[in-house]
Amino acid sequence: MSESQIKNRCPIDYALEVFGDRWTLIVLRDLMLSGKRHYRELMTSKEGIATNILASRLKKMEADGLVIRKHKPEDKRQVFYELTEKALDLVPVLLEISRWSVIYDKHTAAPPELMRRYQEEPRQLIADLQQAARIRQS
Amino acid sequence: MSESQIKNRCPIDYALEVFGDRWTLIVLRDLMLSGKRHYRELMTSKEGIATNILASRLKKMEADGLVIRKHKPEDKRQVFYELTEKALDLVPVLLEISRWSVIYDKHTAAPPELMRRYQEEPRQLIADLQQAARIRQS
DNA sequence: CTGTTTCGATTGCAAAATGCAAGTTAACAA
DNA sequence: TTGTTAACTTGCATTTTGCAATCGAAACAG
Repeated sequence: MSESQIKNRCPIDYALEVFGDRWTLIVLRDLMLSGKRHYRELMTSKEGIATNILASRLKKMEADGLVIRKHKPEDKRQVFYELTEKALDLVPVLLEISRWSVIYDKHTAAPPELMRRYQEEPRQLIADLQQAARIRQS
Repeated sequence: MSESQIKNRCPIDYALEVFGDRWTLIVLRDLMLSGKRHYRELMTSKEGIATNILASRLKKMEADGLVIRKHKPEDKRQVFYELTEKALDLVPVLLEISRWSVIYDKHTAAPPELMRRYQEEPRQLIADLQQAARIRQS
């Protein structure tokens, strides 16, 4: 009885709980579009995330099913974060947000070729970016 | 010299500064998709925004060019918030986020007809939602 | 006019989240 | 064994949030 639930949550609200903070989308961007996989790489983003915040976000992202934390077999100190399909399916969200920012902020820019492709063949671009991310981590 | 700037900001970073918090997207959702226009209406959202937070967010949204604050001529106490084109152009972002949430959270639901139309004719749906919002506030 | 209500907030304060610097632990490298 | 690296954790000051109460102006009721 208490296990069954009706679907009554707003989609925007759920998304905000998962990535509606200052840092989660930055980390996802770096993992998905910049090819970063290690903690130390994620630390170097231009925005300057604090180390404790990065750690807490990675934990939450793992709990939310966005990343899987794995050890490198050849060096057990090293950890890498693998993206789930749930995370990879946020590529369209990142691209749509980017399209908007590039239009409305004069100080913002993205790789022109990326934006051109997004306009001309969005589905193919999305698939390519997702596939590139999948290959990187296998 | 100090006035000219190169375009070197990441699009995700700009977007996060504008709506990367717990409440701005909720307010935008209510203004764009639920047809709310008044402070008292925005107070009634299911998520329960605090009155001081709503006030501060509306101020920031005005500063960021998302809304325009106007008085009702026939009742000068009343204020309504008009969406700018910059805000209306976030409709695709809201829809893309909703698509994602509905897929990955079992407790989340959106009007099925909306999601069906988003899949079958996304551009037309976006245009319709934006036009509906424009008409409402004129 | 003169209370009373409505609307859109603001204020004060406790609690939570964030940011910064320093410290910790295990694994590998020499 | 000694030092170094990677991935965090801890302590603490600052900032942001959330909650309840209050406010001022405009409208409304008698």
